[in-house]
Amino acid sequence: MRQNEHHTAIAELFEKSHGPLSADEIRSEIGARNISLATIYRVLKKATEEGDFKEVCFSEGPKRYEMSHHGHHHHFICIKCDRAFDLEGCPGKINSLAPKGFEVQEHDLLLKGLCPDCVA
Amino acid sequence: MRQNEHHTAIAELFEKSHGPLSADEIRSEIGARNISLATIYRVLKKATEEGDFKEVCFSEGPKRYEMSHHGHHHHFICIKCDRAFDLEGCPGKINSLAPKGFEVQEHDLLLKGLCPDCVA
DNA sequence: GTCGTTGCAAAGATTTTGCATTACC
DNA sequence: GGTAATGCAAAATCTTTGCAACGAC
Repeated sequence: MRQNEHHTAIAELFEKSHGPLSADEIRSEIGARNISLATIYRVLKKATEEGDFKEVCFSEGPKRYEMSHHGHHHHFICIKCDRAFDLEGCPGKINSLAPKGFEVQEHDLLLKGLCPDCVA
Repeated sequence: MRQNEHHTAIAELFEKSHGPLSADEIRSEIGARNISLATIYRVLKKATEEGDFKEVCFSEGPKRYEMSHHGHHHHFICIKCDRAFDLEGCPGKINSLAPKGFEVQEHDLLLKGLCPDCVA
């Protein structure tokens, strides 16, 4: 499979996903025998540099990736099952929290708690 | 030095700091010859479990730690010098971003950009 | 045949852990 | 002396990279 096809396959995973995925989750979904982690990281890195994918990092565990064209949004991570979910919306005025002298370029917001499956 | 004293020394570093510090930054401040990284991690882990310190993670680089009793606040990370800074305040209503079914327990907010030193 | 792509294995970076040694009381 | 703490080095986890082999065109 060529890089383009990996890129496409991963993008399709993202479209179906409730939230960002880690390299290992991607490997599981694609099928461990069909692709190596090294290749996944290479595709992710390239696509991230090109602006197609976006890196998301949470306190625990590995980095996750998602499509970058999904508009501004934030994430929820379940402290029990460790899955990440997309959230919609964003309270404005966040960037104004920085004192004078700081030049804010972007912000990340992460909610933590229990997802519906784990609350039950 | 006993664990209590390491704990105290690290707490004093945090008090003087503009923001959370990584294990390596702590080691540099304390003096590399006076403590090993393993010990720092052990002290940090213990204090975090006991609720005295708090772990903060950013997309890039290692985890940082800070005092947990400093009240609710968020962070700014400089994309150039990679230092982390404390911010005051918090736009309310953040937890309401989660859809029904999610049980939010906490949230993190991170601003990224250039710190005053790097803007100049 | 050439050039990009891949897998494997090794290397890196960060954090944790096993174990023998040292320090405290 | 006994218990707790330490340093070192090895292991663990996640990610990147070197290199030789492979595939596409």
